[in-house]
Amino acid sequence: MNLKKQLDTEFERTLTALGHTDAPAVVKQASKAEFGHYQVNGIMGAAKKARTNPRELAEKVVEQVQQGDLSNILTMEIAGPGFINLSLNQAFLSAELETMIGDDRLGVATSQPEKILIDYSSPNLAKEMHIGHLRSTAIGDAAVRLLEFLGHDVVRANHVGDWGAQFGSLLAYMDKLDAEGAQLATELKDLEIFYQSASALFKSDEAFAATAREFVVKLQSGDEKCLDLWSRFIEESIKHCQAIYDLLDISLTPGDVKAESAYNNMLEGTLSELDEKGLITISEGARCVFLDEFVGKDGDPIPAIVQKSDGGYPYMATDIAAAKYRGQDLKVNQALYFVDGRQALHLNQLYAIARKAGYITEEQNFVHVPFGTILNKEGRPFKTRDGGAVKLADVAEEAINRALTLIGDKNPDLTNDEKQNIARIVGIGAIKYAELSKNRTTDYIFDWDTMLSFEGNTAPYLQYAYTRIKSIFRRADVDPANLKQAIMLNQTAEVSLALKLLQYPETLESVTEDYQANILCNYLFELSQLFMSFYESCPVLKATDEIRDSRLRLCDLSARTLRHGLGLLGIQTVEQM
RNA sequence: GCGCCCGUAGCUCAACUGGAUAGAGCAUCGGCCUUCUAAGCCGAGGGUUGAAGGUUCGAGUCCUUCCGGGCGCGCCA
Repeated sequence: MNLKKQLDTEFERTLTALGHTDAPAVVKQASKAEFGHYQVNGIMGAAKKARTNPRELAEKVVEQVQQGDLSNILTMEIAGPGFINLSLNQAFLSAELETMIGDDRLGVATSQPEKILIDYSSPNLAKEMHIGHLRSTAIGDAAVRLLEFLGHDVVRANHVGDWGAQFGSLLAYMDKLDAEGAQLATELKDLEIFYQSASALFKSDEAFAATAREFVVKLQSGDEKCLDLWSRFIEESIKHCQAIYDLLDISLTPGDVKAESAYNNMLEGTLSELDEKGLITISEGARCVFLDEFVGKDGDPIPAIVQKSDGGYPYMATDIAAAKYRGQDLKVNQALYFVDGRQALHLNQLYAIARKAGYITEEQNFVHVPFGTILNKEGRPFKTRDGGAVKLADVAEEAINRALTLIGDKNPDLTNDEKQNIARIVGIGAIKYAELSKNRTTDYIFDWDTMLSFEGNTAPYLQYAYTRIKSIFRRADVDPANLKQAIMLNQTAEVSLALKLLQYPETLESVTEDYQANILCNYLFELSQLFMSFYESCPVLKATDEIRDSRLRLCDLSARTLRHGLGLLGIQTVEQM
């Protein structure tokens, strides 16, 4: 049950009935506790349109609503220039909680199912995954989990970079090591070092550089030995990525990888089709697509190069082929690209070309979901070349170690296995939450200590709230399913907690509008804060039977909601910490 | 030069897309562990929302100009 939507619908209907068509009711959660639970903001706008007095209109609306179904669950109060403040009464809240408790989906309805492809993570296999990959990976995975929960058919698309000039030196280096009798499997253990060694050799050794360039040509022309080396490298690199995904609880599997090279055999055919449709122009020896929407200064058209003058295919060609595959073969309803905001022009060109070519229909929604660039503490861009890269694996390891130390202090009685498991879940939760909770499209600053913090608005805070509840149930030794006591909301802490719990469905709906995971993070943090206040001010086990059971049920629903919400974020909970 | 994104407390970020006195966390200061886990709770200080205009009942949010930052603009991905 989506409370906000229900109220909004009712007030919108009332406005319409009073002759105010096309006037949104704009029901929102109250901005302050003193205003009640919800507020209607749309009266002023409607009055303005109709040139009437807003407070008089508010009175009419209130009068009308009082005659309807909501009158016995709602207290209304007109305030300020024409707000209507709404408070839900406790019997209603308590009944709604009952419904929510009885629902495995916690009151969240399923959506009209669509086939939605999510392009995310998509690391370049020539490098080890670094901190910069966390955004796309964590946010994309949260979107995947949310959309699947809502009932959609989600296609995870890990569009890894496994092709192109950068592999020349890697293959040449592999070949060199192989010739020298080194164990390639061992050498590939640390990909970052491997890449750096190859890159260093490329810069310092002319002969090696020449060989590397030859390897690029050989690779593209399908040289067998070269392809063999290449596939060994790719296989190893994907294994590294998968290990990171598993460690981070990312739901991607090897089966979700569809690499750039998978589109190689589509490239020429796709470009021919573009040519047949008159979209291709040869400019300075390169095949380009010029579109009217993309012009620079003085109306100069900005090209999208789909084939370089040397015959090579840039990633635009691959991306067009992939868009065609996604649009025509997979027939997706939506494709969401969780990609760095700097690629905005590229992706907009891509979508425009794919539409012009008929690869994407009007009904198919291809969207760039952008995010900002990582900056260092000085606000300068994070450079990956000059040793500034922070490996994702290192961040994870550090987080787990810090969590382990802390658990040793706080809870020394746990077994080693328990500590290890908890440390992983808490540590990983902390770094994922750090990304997810500031899901802005702006650039953001990577700070090791902020990311690894376990205090305040962090995943461990939410996980801790969960363990406190679990601890109560261990002591009470009751099965929440057996509790039948109607929920009583006598303390303000109980009412606030109850209302927040009931707002879970509308929170998920607003996350879906723009895939902003931070909205869910904020909700879960506020829920935890309200629970913590409740925990401090409303004793559970010491209360008399009725109140005790009522509070136990509030506790249980809080735990379920926290666990569920964290689950959608890809963050696990633990029983103790 | 053209285009996109952005500027909110000392720091990191919110503000549900035009609503009421701009909120959290960290840091600082003061309280709270013989009572369900103190990774916690309660309280205090901290703001000309980069600047100036404009639109209107009402602007952090919309429009204009300026200042400052990041990024993108023909053969890297």
